[in-house]
Amino acid sequence: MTREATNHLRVGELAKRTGLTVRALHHYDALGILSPRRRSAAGYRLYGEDDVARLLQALLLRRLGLSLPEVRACLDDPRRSLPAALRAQATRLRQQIAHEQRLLTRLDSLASSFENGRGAATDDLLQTLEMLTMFEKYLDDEQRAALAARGESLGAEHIAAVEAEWPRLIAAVRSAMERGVDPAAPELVPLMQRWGELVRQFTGGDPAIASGVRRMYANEPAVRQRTGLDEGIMEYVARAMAAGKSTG
Amino acid sequence: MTREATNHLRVGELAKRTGLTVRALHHYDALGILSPRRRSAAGYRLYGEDDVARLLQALLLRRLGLSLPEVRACLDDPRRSLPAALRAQATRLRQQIAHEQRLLTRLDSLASSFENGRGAATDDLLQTLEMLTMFEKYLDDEQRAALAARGESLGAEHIAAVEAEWPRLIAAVRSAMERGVDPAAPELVPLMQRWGELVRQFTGGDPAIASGVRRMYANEPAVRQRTGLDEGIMEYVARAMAAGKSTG
DNA sequence: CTTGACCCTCACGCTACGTCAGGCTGTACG
DNA sequence: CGTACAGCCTGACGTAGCGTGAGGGTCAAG
Repeated sequence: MTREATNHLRVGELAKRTGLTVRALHHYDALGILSPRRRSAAGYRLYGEDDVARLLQALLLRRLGLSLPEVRACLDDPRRSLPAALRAQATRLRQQIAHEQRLLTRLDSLASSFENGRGAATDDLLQTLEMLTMFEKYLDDEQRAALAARGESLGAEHIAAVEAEWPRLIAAVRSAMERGVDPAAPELVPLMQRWGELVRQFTGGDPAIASGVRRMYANEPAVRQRTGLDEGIMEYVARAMAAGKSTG
Repeated sequence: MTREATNHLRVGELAKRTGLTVRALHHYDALGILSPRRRSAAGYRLYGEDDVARLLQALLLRRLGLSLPEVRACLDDPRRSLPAALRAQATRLRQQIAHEQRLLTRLDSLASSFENGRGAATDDLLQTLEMLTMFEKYLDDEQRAALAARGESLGAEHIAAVEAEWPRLIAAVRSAMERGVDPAAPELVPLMQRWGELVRQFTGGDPAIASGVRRMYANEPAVRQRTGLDEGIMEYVARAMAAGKSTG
């Protein structure tokens, strides 16, 4: 018959009853959250009833999302720390939820754009993702929805064909520019017609979308680099278009 | 004039342009997320244009909340990892938001109960918090709201008086029980009347609340211990009540 | 006296870097 | 040519909340 067994619990026992691990209790001890009142002669932790009560309160606070130092402060001086800690936790949670909410909407919108054909058409998924993120920056929800709808109505293979045509078209224009061809030269007319057609097909004739895309090209060197559209070509095309219009 | 400067960036430069720290870039290098193609003779990291492009993609993925190993997997093999990673991240976010949402409602409801007088009345804020959490478990929102409303209508000092009276009442009953007084004895009648009155005052006469509280006392030893109401007393009171009713 | 279950105290591992420490490198200035 | 200073390198420890051993006592039962 041991003399000190009566109503004291050893760590394993307490762990089982609270669903914690022995290690966690050790940790709480180290942090001063719950240091058992007594130790056995051999150094075993012996938890009394008040220790158990304190632990239950600690678990309650932890379930509310407080950090262990906060839990400790609340246990040691509830009147001073508890209300502040709860308020702080509430505002933290509100901010984090708001942030994660925004993230989630982004993810969902990206995922749906991804599945709606535009993603499947492009070879490099990451480039597609980058483009989608750019679109998020320069176009609003409605405009992106319109783009997605047009993409779906055109069909995946049509999009693939257009995406394959762009580099050839750009290369042809670049070649003309580098050969010193006058932007107003008649040989550029069919190229510019096709160019305008592709742009109209992409934007659906929406001037807001067209302007957003132009701003994107103006502000994002990465996009220009990826498509091979540098400022020289942009200006050359602009002049050729103007010439075509004024003579057309 | 150094020969290798042209379009390669050193870490500090790249850090400035991306808003990252040098340490972060070192870290990405160590994790294989971005190891610069080249090193200078002295071992300096030299980042080329494709390195920069990869870094931008990595930052995009990280802003979406992916872990660095996930980012690496997506960069290394987008077709296989990217869709899965995005889906996983979306579900993770959804779960976490749901969890935090629940936590926040709990915190808010606790805070409001706290301010509505019941908290200010009790000395030990943590015990109050524990009781409130218990109530969450055994009473629904509506019932707790009813409790809070009654608390407000009664006023803080009335509540304080009642909370001071309970231990005395319990002590008196316990004393009678320990003296072996018959539960049906007339000396218990005024005690039981007062007991019933306090209970009615607390529950507002709502039988659902009364039953919830009874279940709480039945299932939560911690609550019984705190109030000094063990099962013996509960049964003694029940019998005294029954005797009082049948003879009254 | 041994076995097995329990306990003890280090101490390293995890995320995504921050923050030194100690030591080269590159360049500008005197 | 020496030196000062900015910039780079590679470790290595710290963060929150424990998990997961390692190595070694303790206790009741056989």
